[in-house]
Amino acid sequence: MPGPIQSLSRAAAIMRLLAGGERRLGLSEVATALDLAKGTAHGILRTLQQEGFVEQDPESGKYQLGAELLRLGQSYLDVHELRARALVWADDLARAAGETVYLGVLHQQGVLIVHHVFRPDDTRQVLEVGSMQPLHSTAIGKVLVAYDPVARGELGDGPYESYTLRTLTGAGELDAECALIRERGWADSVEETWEGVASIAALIQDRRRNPVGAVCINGPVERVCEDGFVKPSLVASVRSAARAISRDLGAGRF
Amino acid sequence: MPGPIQSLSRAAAIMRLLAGGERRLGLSEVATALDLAKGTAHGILRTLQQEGFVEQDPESGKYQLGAELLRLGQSYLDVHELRARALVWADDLARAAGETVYLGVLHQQGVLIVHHVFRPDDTRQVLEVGSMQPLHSTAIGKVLVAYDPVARGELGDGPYESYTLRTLTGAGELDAECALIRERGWADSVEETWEGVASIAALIQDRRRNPVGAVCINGPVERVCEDGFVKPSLVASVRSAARAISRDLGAGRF
DNA sequence: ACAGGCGGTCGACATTGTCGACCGCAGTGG
DNA sequence: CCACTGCGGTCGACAATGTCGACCGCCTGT
Repeated sequence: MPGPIQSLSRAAAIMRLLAGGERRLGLSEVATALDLAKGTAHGILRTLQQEGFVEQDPESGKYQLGAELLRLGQSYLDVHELRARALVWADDLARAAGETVYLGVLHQQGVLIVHHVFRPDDTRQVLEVGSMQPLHSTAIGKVLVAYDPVARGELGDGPYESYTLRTLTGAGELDAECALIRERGWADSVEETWEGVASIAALIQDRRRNPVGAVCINGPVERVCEDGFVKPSLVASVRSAARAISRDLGAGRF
Repeated sequence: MPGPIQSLSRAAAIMRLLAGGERRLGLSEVATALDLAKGTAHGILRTLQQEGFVEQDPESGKYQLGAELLRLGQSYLDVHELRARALVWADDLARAAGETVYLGVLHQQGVLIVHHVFRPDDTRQVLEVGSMQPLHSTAIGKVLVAYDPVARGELGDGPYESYTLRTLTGAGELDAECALIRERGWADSVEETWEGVASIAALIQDRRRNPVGAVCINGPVERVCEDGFVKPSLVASVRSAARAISRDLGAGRF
């Protein structure tokens, strides 16, 4: 039976729809958005609600995502091998660099942040775990595109969305950049996604040299860069953290 | 059609199964555990995999939860109204009390932590957002049981699991405790779940006085208690934070 | 009082998911 | 070295199952 289960695909589409829209959605909105009969949409929503994946506001009758998703998402992190092995290295890296550290993996057409170490100072920061970042304009994303053919495939031929004046929007530019990244073994992104923010990333591989993710440090341009280039000492820190995690993954199984 | 959609319920059961077992599970394990035909289980798993809810280790063929769950779980938090309104108050409470702050809601037979503010000092701490805690032995749980009939219903008649010598394990004891909690308006839990840990919780209500969750502070017995009782000043801080959040929810809609 | 929208229900229909036998492969122990 | 046993995965027949669109009661704004 090589074909997806219809009701399941539809349920997934509904959850993604609910995740996308910032506000709660009514039954009819869901039905028309996905081109389903109201009865069908209702049946799926009722089941999802019963399972805790969706909740219904009792007075408006509108639907939103449910708590069970948070619980299962947490379980995903618990099992995640890359994350488990990277925890301590990421912490050390943040301490050494004095900047925010992200650990990201390829997911669909973006980078999914699976770990986030706050900058050591105590300014108020928002946890980014579970959020998505673009592939073509972040350091982690570009590392993945450079080394993982799947990531390159997901990216397509562009043109890519421009976030700042420095965002690379053409496939040609980006492929050239990726060649450079492969040559030197690390990627940077200076104000390509957010004004004033620079980051440096390096690849993490498993024991068979498959790319499985990337680490990066992330901070204000003034601290990460010097004379218009990222500081070599930070590059060294990131690369050695990535190597350490890769080594850990390589030895760790079995 | 008032009946759950079979394939969806089964898919949910599979995901919960994968979340429960610490390790990856094989197709046959899943099928026998849930009493499904292998073909059926495979069809569901294939669809879940395609949607990103489940991933398959390419060399062992075993299944684990997928990244999409993390992303959707994050979206759940983004929409969560209680959490959004509580963010700043929880932060202030943590600062004022100098202790860890949790924000929890009832989910199934437990407390789901939806927000966690680290203790202001910089010791290494693990983020508990998305994890579950018991209803009968934590301060948040007991507050919910005391005020929310649904929570009391979920708890059942016991006996409840014992974690330390001070855990209340009988329905009678617990109901008496709940009466006390309702009378004075707050709950505590001193070493009822973890040795050496004490916490104080208060209820959060929405604009129609329905219980929707609770805040608590959590810290070592030596700092939270004095002469064998929790410090009144901390109780006052927690209660005023809970009132502030409730007020925020009450005024906030529309 | 009405019209229009909502969430939710119902029952007939046939699409759809389910089942259990079967396949090829890998590891294993005789 | 070769049955043998377990695995993940496939196949096709069958009927149970999810789907559809009309319908219901309710609330809201007019």
